[in-house]
Amino acid sequence: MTNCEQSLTEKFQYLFESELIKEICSSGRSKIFKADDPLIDIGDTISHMPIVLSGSIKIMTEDKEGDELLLYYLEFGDTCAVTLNCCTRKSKSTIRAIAESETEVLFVPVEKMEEWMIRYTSWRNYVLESYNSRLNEMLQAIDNIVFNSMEDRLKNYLRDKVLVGKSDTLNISHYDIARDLHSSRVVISRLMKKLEQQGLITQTRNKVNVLM
Amino acid sequence: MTNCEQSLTEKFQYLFESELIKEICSSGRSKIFKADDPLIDIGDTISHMPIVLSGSIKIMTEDKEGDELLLYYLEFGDTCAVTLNCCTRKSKSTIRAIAESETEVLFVPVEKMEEWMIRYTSWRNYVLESYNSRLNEMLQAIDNIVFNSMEDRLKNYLRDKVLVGKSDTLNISHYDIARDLHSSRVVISRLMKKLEQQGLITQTRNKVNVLM
DNA sequence: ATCGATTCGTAACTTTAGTCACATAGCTGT
DNA sequence: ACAGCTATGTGACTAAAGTTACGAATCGAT
Repeated sequence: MTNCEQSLTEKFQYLFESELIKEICSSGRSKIFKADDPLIDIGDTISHMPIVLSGSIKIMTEDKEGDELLLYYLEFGDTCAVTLNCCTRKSKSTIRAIAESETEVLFVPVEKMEEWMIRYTSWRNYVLESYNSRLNEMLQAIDNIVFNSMEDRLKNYLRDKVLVGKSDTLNISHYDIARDLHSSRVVISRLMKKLEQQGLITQTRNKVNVLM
Repeated sequence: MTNCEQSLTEKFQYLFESELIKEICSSGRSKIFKADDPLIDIGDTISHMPIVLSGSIKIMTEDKEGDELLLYYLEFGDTCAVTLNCCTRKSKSTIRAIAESETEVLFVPVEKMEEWMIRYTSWRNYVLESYNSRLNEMLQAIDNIVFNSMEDRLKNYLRDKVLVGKSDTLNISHYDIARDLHSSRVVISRLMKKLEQQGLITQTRNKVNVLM
């Protein structure tokens, strides 16, 4: 059993037929990205569908002025629905994908993806389920932005990052946070001080310890 | 040829096989909603997939306090992706759907939808394409909220509403607008006055004429 | 025509977030 | 140790949006 098959089996054994797992591995090419490596940029055309084998990826949007916003993370077993349809329609990416940590990604050619849609119910469900997850994550992102204050958004951001990074200690600067939340460094510094005083975090230069 | 078949043929003749169109019509039940009639509420479970035959539907999200936000509209030929997956997963709706104008909707049972996914490539593409449209609309909504001022959001809102309603005259109050944009009536009144002074709109009680 | 309800206009104020400016602190390489 | 860079802290200010309050306009029903 190859490495790829082991990874996929671990995640999908109750979901995919072993035959499908074999097919995915044999037709996909795996690639490793270091933290902060770009996977996909806005405007890119994509011919392969990515499946995350390890690590995590952050998905961002951007406006004309280059201002950014973090949308959501992809983790083990996830695939990017936006990308996914860019494949089938040969349209351009409307989002940017960046490795959050060291990340292994399996790239599957579009043709295969469509072939499996017909042959494997499990694959079809996986694709639909992925779309749905992404839609719900987008919806959560909207709710979070519209209904919450920057302070609450910051708290949610820190908590999310702890979950994705699997560590209470984040190696990150106030400036980085500001960019992900589309805010300014000063605002974040102010709020971070407040969280610190409330005992929800401790922080030193480039390091945040999340206690909530 | 039935009414339903005529509607669907008009929209999908180059997309769906006539056989598929017949199937859709024979297994779907059509229903007419008046303006402001609710189709789906948050928490509802759904067993049928809706396809808009005429009119338009607005899709909204809501937080725990009951504050709302307009996400996007569904028009002729569209289907609701969020709803769509609620069907297959038997999960609960995370959004609310309300008829924007008098609207005819065709409801197709989930089983059929899944059956067609296997048998018709055109149907599969339609479903994937729908997901993609909705994802992009969500993304646009996020960008609009995060990167634009309330004044710009208001302008975009009015323009969208003109497009969907196919009329430059909107029968709507400032309070209604405020709820769709998750703002307050006073803020909207202020901005509407400003747009009026800029010659972008004219307005009287419950009526807005969009000139931009 | 009058009453009541809804809608809209506006002033005054508060709150939140963003900006500017500058000081301080910590890290890195020499 | 020192210079230079990056990161953080903070005060003062501005801008945008939300809130409160109240008056005026409009409409519909009786």
